[in-house]
Amino acid sequence: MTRAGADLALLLLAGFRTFADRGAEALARRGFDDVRPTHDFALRAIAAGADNPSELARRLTVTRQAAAKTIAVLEERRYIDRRPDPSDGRRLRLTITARGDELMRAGDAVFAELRAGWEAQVGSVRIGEAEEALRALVGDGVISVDSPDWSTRDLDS
Amino acid sequence: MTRAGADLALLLLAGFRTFADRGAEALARRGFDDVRPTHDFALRAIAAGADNPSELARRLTVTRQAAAKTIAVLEERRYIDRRPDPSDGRRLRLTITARGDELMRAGDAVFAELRAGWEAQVGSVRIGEAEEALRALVGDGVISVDSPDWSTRDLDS
DNA sequence: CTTGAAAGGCAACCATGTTGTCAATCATGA
DNA sequence: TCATGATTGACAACATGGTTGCCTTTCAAG
Repeated sequence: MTRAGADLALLLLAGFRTFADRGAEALARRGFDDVRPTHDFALRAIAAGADNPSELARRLTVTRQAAAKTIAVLEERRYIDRRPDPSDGRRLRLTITARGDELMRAGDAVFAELRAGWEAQVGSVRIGEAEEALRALVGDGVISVDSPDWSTRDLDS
Repeated sequence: MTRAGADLALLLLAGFRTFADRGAEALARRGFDDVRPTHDFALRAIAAGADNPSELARRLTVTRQAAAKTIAVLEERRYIDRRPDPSDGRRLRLTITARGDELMRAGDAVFAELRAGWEAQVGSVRIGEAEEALRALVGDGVISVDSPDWSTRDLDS
């Protein structure tokens, strides 16, 4: 079983994808068919206080430019607003629109459901343990899908 | 704890990334610093019998063109060879080079080590259970990092 | 043989990152 | 007070790794 390690990695990826895909589908059914994880991560980071492009870039560990592009999309799709910061002429102030809030709430609901479904399948204890093990593995590291081609880094699957 | 579901998804992603990143690093130390998961997935698919571009594309669930690009990289970096199929003038026959074999072996070793490290940390029983739970979640679905922007699909994190 | 399907390849495009550079604004210290 | 440096946001150009559409060659089957 020499591939056990690689299979495990793949399984984690598949698990994420399962969540992501099903979540996307459920959100699309609720009318949010124009968001991707990138956008959502950014939205939540903004909600969490990264209310200007530079700060957002730092939180997502991408360049300011990448953040700016994401922000442009988010604004265009009416999830956030963007306006000058009255107290600092250089800065833009990002705020979440009502639609943005709705998206986040819908996301919460959708993923809670997915988790509940999985718990029903294999037991909540087991999932709690898996979660614990994962936390031990990943440590405190920040998570970000945005990071440059993280999905294409070397992984001997 | 309304974010429990989304956090769980994120945790799976982070787990994969941890494996991928550490694996990449270890492989780079062993001299394989020019491979990414895409390439490796493809290499293994080829090893598993997808020995022509069209078949590879089907296995990876990408377009033939995307597969062709990956193949070009793999060939350029000497992980595979490419030559006409004597029995079918349309077809190219892909074969894995010695270097390709080495990469796969190194990958096996590296990931086995990573898994062992995690097991030492939280116990192999727990990991086995997590694996089982994940398999139940993902079902028999094929796994592929290559699939079109799967990482950017909607995921309310 | 014709005719359709499959293989491979090319060009153009899209999404999402990157780097480099720049102007405007702010903050600090001589 | 004001020069200097740091920070912010933006633009252009580029890299990766996908996509679609279209085309030619080769095969296979009536």
